[in-house]
Amino acid sequence: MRRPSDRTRSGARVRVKPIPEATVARLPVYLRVLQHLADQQITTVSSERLAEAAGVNPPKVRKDLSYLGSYGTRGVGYDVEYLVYQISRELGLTQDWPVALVGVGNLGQALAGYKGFTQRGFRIGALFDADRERAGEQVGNLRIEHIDDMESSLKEKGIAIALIATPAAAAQETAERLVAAGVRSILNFAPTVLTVPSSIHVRQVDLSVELQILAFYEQRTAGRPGRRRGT
Amino acid sequence: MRRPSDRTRSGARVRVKPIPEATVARLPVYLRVLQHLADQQITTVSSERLAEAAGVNPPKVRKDLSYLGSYGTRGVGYDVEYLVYQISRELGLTQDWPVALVGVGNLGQALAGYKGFTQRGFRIGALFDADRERAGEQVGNLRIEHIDDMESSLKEKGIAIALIATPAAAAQETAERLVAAGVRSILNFAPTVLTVPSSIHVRQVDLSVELQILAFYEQRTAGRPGRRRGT
DNA sequence: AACTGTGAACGGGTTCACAGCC
DNA sequence: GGCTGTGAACCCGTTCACAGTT
Repeated sequence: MRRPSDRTRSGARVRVKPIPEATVARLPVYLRVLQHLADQQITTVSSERLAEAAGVNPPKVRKDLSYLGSYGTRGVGYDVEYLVYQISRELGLTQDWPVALVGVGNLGQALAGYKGFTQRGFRIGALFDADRERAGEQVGNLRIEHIDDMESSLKEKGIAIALIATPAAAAQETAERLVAAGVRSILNFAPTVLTVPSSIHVRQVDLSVELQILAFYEQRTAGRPGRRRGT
Repeated sequence: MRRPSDRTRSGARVRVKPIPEATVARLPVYLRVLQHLADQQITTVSSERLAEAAGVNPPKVRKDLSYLGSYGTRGVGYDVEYLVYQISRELGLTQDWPVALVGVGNLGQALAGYKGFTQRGFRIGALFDADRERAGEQVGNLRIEHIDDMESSLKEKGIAIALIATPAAAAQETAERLVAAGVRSILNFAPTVLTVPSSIHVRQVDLSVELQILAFYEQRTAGRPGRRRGT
């Protein structure tokens, strides 16, 4: 069985073909589907069924999974539990990734309480806000800290991933402070492009942009919309 | 000046080259940057400066904008205000798009109060929840309605875009009801793949998936992470 | 017979280089 | 000289067809 990963003489695992970004972005979806199947005591799944549940086509599933290794059985399909383990390992979910949240406003508070994070193994490990009044306030089982204490607090807690839920105007400075505090991955909810060193991973979630994209396609379908603006 | 759009004899605008999806997804970002420039009384911008602010490279900006028409001036750049208008029109933002929100829980409530939507011209026009107890409850200046009233309410209000912020288990049924109520575009925050007719536009915002993608790249950098899980 | 794994063909999107215009 | 507009080259990702395996 040939594998797209192998070991060097020193024993370190070295990936021969890197996993394409597009594939990485789909692995979490496959994982969720597989866990759901496992909950229903389903032990084996074909690329066809997995594709259907993940909203993609079967060849794509096979290609994606082939980047991880030859984990399927021809004529049979994939072992659900084994795949769950392999994908989890690949995504680095076999270890704990505490995340920090900066900006405990409207959206930040919702994110702090979002069940989906804990369900998927992401624990909020620190909350920060720029408002001194709010420092010390309890949210869930965490106390809000002032952003001036961010650097020492994050280093102490060994936090490498952070969410930015500040107003847009504060996001860039927040990002810089996070990077100074050793954070290497940022999920940005503020509607601004962040400029960070190239070694830092940033992903952007822009709620208004999503709606604007939908509006574009909606407009094309030329159905009757709401009233004209300003009337 | 050749244009990628033209008029038929009947006067309807017909696009010769369709705008690539990838470009559509960037137009809202350009628009935001341009509006920001306009606020600072900047009247002209080069592709280089626009690219920098939007986090892309100059040729991409020029290619993207060229799909809309030849709106720049060689040797000078783009007129900020004119571009704002053209992009807004292209995205369909010169009209009002009231949106519905289904699922007024933790996340839903935050979305209902999200300032960014109103700032970008999206007004929440209806709130629905499956919990009968909550029907009638006031959130902001809207009253929560029960989902059983969705169809008549949405049709009456002429709402075509909806946000799903229900638990994952309820999302598919919610989507089906929305489609039955005439909704054509859905922004789904529930962590499930929705199956809808191909004429319906769905965009997915999956918060946990974003974190999992970051975890993947974080793991590669081989820094020391938090403690192992379960210890 | 059923289903995976994958090289090869294909297509959309990005980048490049330069022609075109102010 | 400066900057846009765009065909052409390039690259990544998707799809396809089928060889390989149980």
